[in-house]
Amino acid sequence: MSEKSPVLNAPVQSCRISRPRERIVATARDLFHKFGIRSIGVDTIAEAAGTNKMTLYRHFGSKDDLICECLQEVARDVETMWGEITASNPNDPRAQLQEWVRRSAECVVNDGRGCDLANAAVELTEADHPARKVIEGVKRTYYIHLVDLCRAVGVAQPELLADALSLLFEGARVSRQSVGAEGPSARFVRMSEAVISAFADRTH
Amino acid sequence: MSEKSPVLNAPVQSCRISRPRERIVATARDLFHKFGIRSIGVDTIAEAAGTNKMTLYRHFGSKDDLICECLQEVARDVETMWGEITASNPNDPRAQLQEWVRRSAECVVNDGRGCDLANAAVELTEADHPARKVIEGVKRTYYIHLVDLCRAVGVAQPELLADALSLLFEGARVSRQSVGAEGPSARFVRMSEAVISAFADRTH
DNA sequence: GACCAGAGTTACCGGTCAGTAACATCAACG
DNA sequence: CGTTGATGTTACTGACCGGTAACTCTGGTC
Repeated sequence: MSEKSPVLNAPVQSCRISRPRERIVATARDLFHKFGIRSIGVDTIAEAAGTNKMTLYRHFGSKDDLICECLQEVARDVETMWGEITASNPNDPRAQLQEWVRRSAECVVNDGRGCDLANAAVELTEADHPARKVIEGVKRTYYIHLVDLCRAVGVAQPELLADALSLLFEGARVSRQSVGAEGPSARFVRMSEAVISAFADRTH
Repeated sequence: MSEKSPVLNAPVQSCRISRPRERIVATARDLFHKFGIRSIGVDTIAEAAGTNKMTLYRHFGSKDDLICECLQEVARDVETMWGEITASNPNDPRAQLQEWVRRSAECVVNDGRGCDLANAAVELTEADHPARKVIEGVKRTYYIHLVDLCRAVGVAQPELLADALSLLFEGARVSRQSVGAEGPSARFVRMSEAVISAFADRTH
């Protein structure tokens, strides 16, 4: 079960690999994603992360803290993705938007559960839950990224296109979760491209 | 607190009003909707319904049973809504589709929490949970209704339009829940109409 | 070797939750 | 009046869950 760094104990030791804290967050993200936040107890997380509850509580003041940390890591991943999209086709916003569609579709098909942030918003109904600020913040910056990209493409109504695309994406993820993979979410790419070209036609 | 039928105890008595069972389902639907399924215990439901846990368990074998009953009532409401849409503008599918957009937008604006079925799918992650069949069934018939309506309107690709509209709607509800009322969901009507006219333009 | 911070172990607390048992009440109906 | 069926009441079980206390262990540093 336990990895005791079987080889190479001499020089790499200074850079500690797989610290409990990182394993806890990674495990929590995985379990929260698969089974929901409220279904998973801290004991389960700690055990699955190969550690124990006390260590978990030494790093995170509460389960809510851990939840927020997980969502913030999601936020970082999202930011990384936008960087990769920009870097994928420099100075070609149209291709970048296609790359966004491709990645989003990949996300819809490969992942039966929806967006972690949206799911958290469903599960954490307390109006003052600390996670709500994180969720709102990430979704907001995500939308700004998408608007910027649509504007760079040069459509007449970049905000409206970004609205439509983000709702299509959000809807596809939640639809796949309710109806299954053969439902409307299966045509996400075609719909997105149809909407994009519809908006593009109106400008040129 | 308790209503003891203060007046009119003579003739209406035979038709029992507000039976515990109905109050339980109505209360459960309300509380599940507002606070989520997992946050609400059976005790809370029973008390809020003006009854007690034992009576609840005499009518429903388990909490999961009650959940399914609630979702099935949602299904009945949805079916009623489709009937009303059809009756609202007989023989005018285009107006019926606009009525659908209007009602859906109303739903998005007035209701901070999303669709009960989609939310239930998020919360109940067990693959074999009895509620999942209900959810899938309702969403499927809903989609069929929408496809039929789009076909009646006479667009070239009714399935794709129905896909797009249902995803926009689904996305709007979940987006409003995560980002708030000022996010992309605020432009749901404009987006829907834009998509509808884009699909309609391609046919004529 | 002394020290110390991080991590593991065990046990516990208080609360909540789904579900049940046993008994009391009450209204309708014959 | 007596029966019956639905409901109310109270108390309970067993499991789980978030969080804490106290102690031990270990690996690195000076």
